[in-house]
Amino acid sequence: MEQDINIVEKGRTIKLKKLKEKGINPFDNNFIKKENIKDIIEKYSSKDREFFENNIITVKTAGRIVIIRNFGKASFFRLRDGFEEIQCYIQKGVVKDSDFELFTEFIDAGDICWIEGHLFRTKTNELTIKVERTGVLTKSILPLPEKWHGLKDIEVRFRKRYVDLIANSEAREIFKKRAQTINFIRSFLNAGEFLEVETPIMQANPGGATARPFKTHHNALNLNLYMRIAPELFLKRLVVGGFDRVYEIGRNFRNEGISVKHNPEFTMLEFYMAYATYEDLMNFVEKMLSELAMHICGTFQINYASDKLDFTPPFKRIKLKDSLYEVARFKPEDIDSSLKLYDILSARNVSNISKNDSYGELLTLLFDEMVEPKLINPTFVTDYPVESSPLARRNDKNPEVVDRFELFIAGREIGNAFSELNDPFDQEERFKAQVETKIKEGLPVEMDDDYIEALKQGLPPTAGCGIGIDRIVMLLTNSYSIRDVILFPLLKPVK
RNA sequence: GAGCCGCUAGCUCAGCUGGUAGAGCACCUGACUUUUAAUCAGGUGGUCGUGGGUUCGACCCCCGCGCGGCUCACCA
Repeated sequence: MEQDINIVEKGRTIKLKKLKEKGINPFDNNFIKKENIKDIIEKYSSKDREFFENNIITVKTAGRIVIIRNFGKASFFRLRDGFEEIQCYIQKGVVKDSDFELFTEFIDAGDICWIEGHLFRTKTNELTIKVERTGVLTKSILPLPEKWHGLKDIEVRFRKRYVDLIANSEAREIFKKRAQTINFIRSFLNAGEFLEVETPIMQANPGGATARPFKTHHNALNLNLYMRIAPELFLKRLVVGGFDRVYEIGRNFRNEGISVKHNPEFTMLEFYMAYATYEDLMNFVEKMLSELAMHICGTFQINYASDKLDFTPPFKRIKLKDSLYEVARFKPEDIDSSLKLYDILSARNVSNISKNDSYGELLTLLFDEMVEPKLINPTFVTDYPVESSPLARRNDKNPEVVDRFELFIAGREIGNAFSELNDPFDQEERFKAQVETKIKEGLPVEMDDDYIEALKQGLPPTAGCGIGIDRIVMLLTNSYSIRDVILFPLLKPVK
């Protein structure tokens, strides 16, 4: 067993033992009243050398030692707490001999220590703590990754995210921005008088989207349940109940393929606004996302891969069919029949098409194929064919299309919104059709009779929107893969 | 699910047409009291993802398996 562990681990285990023998607890759990490094830097980063020569500023703090530069009778090291680091300097003669010995003989890079000392500026003018007292709080047994290259191995970064976060500041920044993004959105919605709610994740009848669900089971009730694929149907029940503006930021689960853009569990924002239309939501989303970009990145111009994304409002708005003319350069007469669409799609080897597909379905497929990848700047696409939108309200003037938009950025779908269908009889018809196709595909579905009943109770005119939080964070952090913005993406267990 | 690529020291990576495994960092020993990837000298550390095969000989060639990445498919 001992042969398996590396030499660093061996050495540190010995130090651990010796510390215990000396009566020093290497996992000291006593309360340490510490100042945060962030606060120290905020308070004193503007003070110059003379200030510290004339004022003795004593600070006590703690954190992980991330690097040590040893000079025999003195050492520099960097202490990190959260997102901030400060340089420290320990010198023989300044600290007690026992503290100096503790530091040089027993403390390693990676250990968590407390220090007390006073601030000064080095000859390169760096704000530094001259240590007067120190102690170990947590002995780290495993070595840190390489100090210059960090941890690169993608698999290890995902499996041992804690090491990734210690080693890679970019990773820390991504998840900080993720938290700030969610915070901003929450504040934005709260300021708009939205009520944050939580709806069931385990559902007996998963609805609101068309993906395959994960199965689970409740033992005591002997009840098969599914992990939700969307919160939509519950949120609208709440609008029926009088919560005119509700939102939920939460996890959805879809039992589908994994890709650079798909993780089996992912975070969605869904919000519903009564007495509003999808057009109102376009304005609302435009304001939210442009302000979000400014808040997180300090600019409307976001670099993403080789693209520049311009979040300056207003965002481009285009009807689905017009985008085929304008973006994909089709002439109206080229795409005016199902047959022509079918021929174009099959010539491009688009699979899963059938001659029985409706004009609207084929139009949407052609859009996915020819237009979506080209929508780089934020673009709202409207006037979706009714076939592709079972929960959306038909347009009053043109019943072929629904009152819906999708938002595309960087060639991918970021948001989906529509004026909600609130006619219970129309909804029932569409559910029936949906159930039939799902059963054909072998998917677990039942009519959601209670949802129909809710609509019979009366859903006010309402518009709702879903936005993929992970995908937004990808854009704002220039992350290529969704796994870079999910702390613990799903991986197969190692055997 | 298919194709391609990767897996070598704790970390980052070399390793040629097959000849028996290397560097830098980390670690250990020594020197060094203002460094910034500190520096200098010496040293420890490997079941080369895994199981088979070919061969006098395999990190290298062949087959299976595992995990990961990318592309496609599935899927919003």
